[in-house]
Amino acid sequence: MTLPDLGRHALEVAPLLLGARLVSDAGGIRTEVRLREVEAYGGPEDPASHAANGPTPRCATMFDRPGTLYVYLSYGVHWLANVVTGAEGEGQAVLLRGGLPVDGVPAMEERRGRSDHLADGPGKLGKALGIGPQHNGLDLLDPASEIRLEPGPAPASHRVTTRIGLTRAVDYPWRFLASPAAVRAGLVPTD
DNA sequence: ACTAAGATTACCT
DNA sequence: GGTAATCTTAGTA
Repeated sequence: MTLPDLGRHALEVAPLLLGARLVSDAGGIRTEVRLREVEAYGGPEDPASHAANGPTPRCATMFDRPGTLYVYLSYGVHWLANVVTGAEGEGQAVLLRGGLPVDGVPAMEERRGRSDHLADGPGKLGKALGIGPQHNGLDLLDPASEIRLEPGPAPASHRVTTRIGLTRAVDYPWRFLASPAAVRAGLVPTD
């Protein structure tokens, strides 16, 4: 039960991140989800990626080293979290689209202003964990970081679909989704 | 300089 | 099912 090698291509890393734990100490409060929905975004070769036209002020972080947190504002409203993958300079990332709340639920309810649908969407996940622009560029693998990625058991199964909300490269099957039950169950040890 | 579109969500009818 | 909220980017002038 270790994290995948984030230096590999986003498409290869994305499904392996399912079940991993995303931990936040934002505001001095610990909150944690286990990832259950992610999408891979490539570098300049992926027409739907922010990196499609090379580094811009917004997506420059995508070209940083693997394991870096890329945070951006979606639709002028929501802060979305991504894990940079691939070699430094390749501009790939995995969008964290949803998680199963496993710790700090009261804080997540407070931030979300409701007690259901706490982190079942990219904007909701960011808000539940208190992720904002101040976290862009931090190292998700550094135990001292306020936002961290930690190993977790892989889901028993997951589905693969096309990515959500795009108008370009709409046919790429680069979205990976596990049911809450599959995440909870985890991989059955196979001695 | 202006405009349209976008890796979304919540609330309305 | 429709739409407002609201910032960045890319395309057009």
